[in-house]
Amino acid sequence: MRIGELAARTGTTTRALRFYETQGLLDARRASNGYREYDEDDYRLVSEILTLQAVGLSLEDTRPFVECLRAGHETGDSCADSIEVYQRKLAEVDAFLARLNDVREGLLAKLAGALKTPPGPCVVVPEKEES
Amino acid sequence: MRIGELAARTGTTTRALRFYETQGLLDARRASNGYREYDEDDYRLVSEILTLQAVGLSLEDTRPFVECLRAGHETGDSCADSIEVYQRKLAEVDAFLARLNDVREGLLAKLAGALKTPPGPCVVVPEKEES
DNA sequence: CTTTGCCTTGACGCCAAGGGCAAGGTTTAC
DNA sequence: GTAAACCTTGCCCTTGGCGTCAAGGCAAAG
Repeated sequence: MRIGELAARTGTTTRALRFYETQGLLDARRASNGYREYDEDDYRLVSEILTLQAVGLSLEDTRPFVECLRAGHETGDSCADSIEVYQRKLAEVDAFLARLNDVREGLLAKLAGALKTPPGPCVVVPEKEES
Repeated sequence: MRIGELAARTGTTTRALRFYETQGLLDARRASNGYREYDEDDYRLVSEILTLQAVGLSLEDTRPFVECLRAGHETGDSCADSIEVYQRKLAEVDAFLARLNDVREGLLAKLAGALKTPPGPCVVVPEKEES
């Protein structure tokens, strides 16, 4: 199939597919007229990339999965490198969650503190006469 | 004090301070030689900006706080606009937390699935001889 | 007098993940 | 035969928050 169909089937854009190619994640045979030609393996590969992105991985993080698929494995996460990415990303997410919870606490505290001393609304910038 | 000292005292860079100025968050008197001159109010203002950023606010989000300080309030969050920002940001953070938890679930599920069928490490790309 | 070291403005670079457009070649359908 | 719909490459644009020069002006110390 050609790039437009692949894009439609995977639910992405031709632009994204060409971008993946420049990143070395995807690679296409060329027809005699120069058009890219894809097969079902490519379809699975792109699907994997999109699924992983939806789960929160960066494009770069999907690389091990792609290589795993290229190596002939059924799924992209049948390889040690991919598992490592899962674990690393999970750790990152956990760290981010912790940090975000701190932020939340901080915001709550600041909000509470601010609400204790509300001298009323702040009628600011009256001298903003930009006539 | 001049820009270098303010940067040092607040723990940021001169570049950041000038950037804040272009964003209209900070504004400096000029000495006769053109050097920016800051006072303790500016120090507090920059400190507020940095604290808020550390709590997860974008620069743009700090604007109401800055204007609140400029209006003569003791703290940047004594104004209604600032409170609103707190609340909006809190909602954003909560939404982000929810989304991140989903991501975490997705990752855990994928990791679990992948660990159930581990055919061993993936010995790929042996032709990578970069001698 | 010269060397540092601070200061000025301006302009481009960076990161991710593509979007958008131009200018042209191809193929398909009417 | 020609217009619509597809494909190609290439280049600049986006968002945030600055970093990194570049080229030059001032200031205090030796």
